[in-house]
Amino acid sequence: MAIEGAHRPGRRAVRLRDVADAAGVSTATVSRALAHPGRVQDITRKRVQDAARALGYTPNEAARALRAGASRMVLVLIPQRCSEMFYAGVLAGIDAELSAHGYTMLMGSLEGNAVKARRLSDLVFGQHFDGVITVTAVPAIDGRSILDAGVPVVSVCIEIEGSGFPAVVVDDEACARAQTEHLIALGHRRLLFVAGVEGQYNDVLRYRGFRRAAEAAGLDPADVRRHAGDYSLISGVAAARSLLGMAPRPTGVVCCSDEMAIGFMKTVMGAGINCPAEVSVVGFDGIEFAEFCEPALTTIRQPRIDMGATGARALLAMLRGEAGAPRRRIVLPAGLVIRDSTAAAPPPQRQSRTRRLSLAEMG
Amino acid sequence: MAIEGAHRPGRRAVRLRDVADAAGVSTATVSRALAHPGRVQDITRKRVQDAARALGYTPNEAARALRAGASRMVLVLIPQRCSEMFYAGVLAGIDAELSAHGYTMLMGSLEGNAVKARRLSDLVFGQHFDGVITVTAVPAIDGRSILDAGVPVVSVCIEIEGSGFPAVVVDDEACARAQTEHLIALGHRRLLFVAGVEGQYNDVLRYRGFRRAAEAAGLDPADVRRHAGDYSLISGVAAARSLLGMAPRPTGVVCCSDEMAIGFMKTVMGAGINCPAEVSVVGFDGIEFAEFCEPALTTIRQPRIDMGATGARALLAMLRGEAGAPRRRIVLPAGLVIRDSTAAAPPPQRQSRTRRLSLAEMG
DNA sequence: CGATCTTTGGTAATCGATTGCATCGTTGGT
DNA sequence: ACCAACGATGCAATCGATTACCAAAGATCG
Repeated sequence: MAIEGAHRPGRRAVRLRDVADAAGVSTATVSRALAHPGRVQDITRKRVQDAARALGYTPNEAARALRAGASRMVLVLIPQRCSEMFYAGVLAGIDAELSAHGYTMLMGSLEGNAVKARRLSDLVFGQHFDGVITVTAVPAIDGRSILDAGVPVVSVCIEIEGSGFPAVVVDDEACARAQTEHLIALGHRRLLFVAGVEGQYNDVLRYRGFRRAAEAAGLDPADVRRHAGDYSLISGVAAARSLLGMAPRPTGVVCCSDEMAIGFMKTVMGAGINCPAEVSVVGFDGIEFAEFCEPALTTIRQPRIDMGATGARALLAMLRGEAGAPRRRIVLPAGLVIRDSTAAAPPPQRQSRTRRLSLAEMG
Repeated sequence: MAIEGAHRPGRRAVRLRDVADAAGVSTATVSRALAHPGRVQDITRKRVQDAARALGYTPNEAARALRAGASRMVLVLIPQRCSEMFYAGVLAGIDAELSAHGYTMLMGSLEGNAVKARRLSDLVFGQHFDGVITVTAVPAIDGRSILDAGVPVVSVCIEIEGSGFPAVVVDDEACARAQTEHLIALGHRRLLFVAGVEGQYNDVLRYRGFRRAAEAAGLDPADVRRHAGDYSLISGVAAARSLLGMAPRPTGVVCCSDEMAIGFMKTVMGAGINCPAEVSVVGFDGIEFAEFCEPALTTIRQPRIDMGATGARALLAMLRGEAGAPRRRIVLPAGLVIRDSTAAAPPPQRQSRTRRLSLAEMG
């Protein structure tokens, strides 16, 4: 009623009944002719198909989902700032795999405002989706978590501790170690870690990798700093401002996202500090822009499409009710891509002179 | 608890019937107690609510949508490369407005592969969504267009000619004119237009604005070129390669997206040509990265959030069946943001010397 | 105290597609 | 010629929530 009134008053959607009447058969026959072509006579099938086409019939999805007890739709939870373009590849991987198996991917975000999060949560609890793939943290809404909706869930790029659902990730600790060791190999001895969202499991693992690499190289703990971030460009800017105030200043910077690294570099260079001559910066993710910023960013390239596709496959296995619990954790390989934002550490004396100069500029 | 909530094939969802039994009332009473609290006695309502909470009841969405003839869900059609981070703001605007009115925004893409496009199209024709907002072109699927699904549609950032549905846009022609006039004012007399998707209405309008500004300034038609693009970083790279081969080389470049402009600048600078000293570049969109590339990009800033919100409001008006057809075209203001990628045109002699030099380098 | 109104809640129809079972007609076997 | 078996199709139940309609109980008034 709402629909008709709203858009085209008077025009009613074509129902199975209408096709049946037009073809002179029962609704059962129409349904079978369209869904199981082998179960009706050739001539009847043709008649039905013609009628359906002539009337422009498409089965009502709500009725279908109700009857079938399944919607063939999968919800992908994304962060609101889907600008974090890191996800584009992941989503493409998920989408390709799901649609190859008859499922439709729809995306939504729990972030932004409470009412909307509530609605989306109700959709999941209301069995509107056959499964959920999340690429962000999943907060509890109104005291209950989507994880408990009785619907299969897979997390990609992120790990939800204790959820019991499979996760598709890279070895975050090893990646952070690789970032750090790369800087150490270039001679850097004062390091700054620009963190992701505090407390998230990825962040914990990466920071651990960073610390371990620093310890293994015997760096002075006082020269190994950490700055809180949130993956965004703007938090990279904030991290850079904080670096400018440090003395002695770190020369190697490990970032938890490319966006932060890019925001960091631009800010630092705007303050007259050259990258990579005076500060080396390593990113994380491998987004397209990492090749197009100045200097081109050394980073960890995550297998984004593959992560998405693998996550989708895990979900499909659960949807098929496949025997045996899916693996709890699937780790895919990631690699360091060396570009122009990292170089040999400046010699100690030159570094300290530079620092004094720029402090003078700022004062 | 999380484990118990985890996907269990044997577990059946809680139905209205179950709550009714637990509370010792009929299903009608439960439905009323939850949806119209004023229609049942306080004591009954409390009993029902307690039972519902205890059992963890959430209404089945398919049943609800079937009965109500509406789903309170809106589909937003996005390009597959949602990495085109331009859209993040638009989507946020749409989402905020829709959820403030009880609707849920779900995103999907028709691009990628045919099967999936078909499925999504069937969802729309199957009345699964109460409305559609598109921020991309809407191709016909299997010979029929979503525009004909009998569901209200609004397009944002793009115009679908002859669809009869409202569109929320900026004045593309005027924006392109502003980009071009800015370059001309800086003394540029040889221009290159890096186009968006060929044939799309936006592209037609912008190209027209570019041409008109060039003509009005009396530029030699031979010095006004066009290069086909598709808004992506990589097509900016291609445009730059093409510029490198032109003689005499254009000194002012008008791009239809920031991504193309950024890909363009990086490539040109990699070939030893300085921006803005030798080539000035203007982008379009105003994405965050435009401030963080090198040099910071002069661009047209579109009111992204506002465009999304306005589009959502137009759709909501249609959904409410508001009297009077919604406006066909809503134009929002956009403005030129001048940063560091544009500067005065190089003097003719210097330019030609530079050109010879770099041609020599390349040979 | 009976009549009428109001409150409350139950009964059953409804939304549209799917499918188990029943029915009807046909064919083939003996 | 008769019965079994089969193929094609229709009938009606079903999925779960909502709500029009109705019945019963209580409230109010003359």
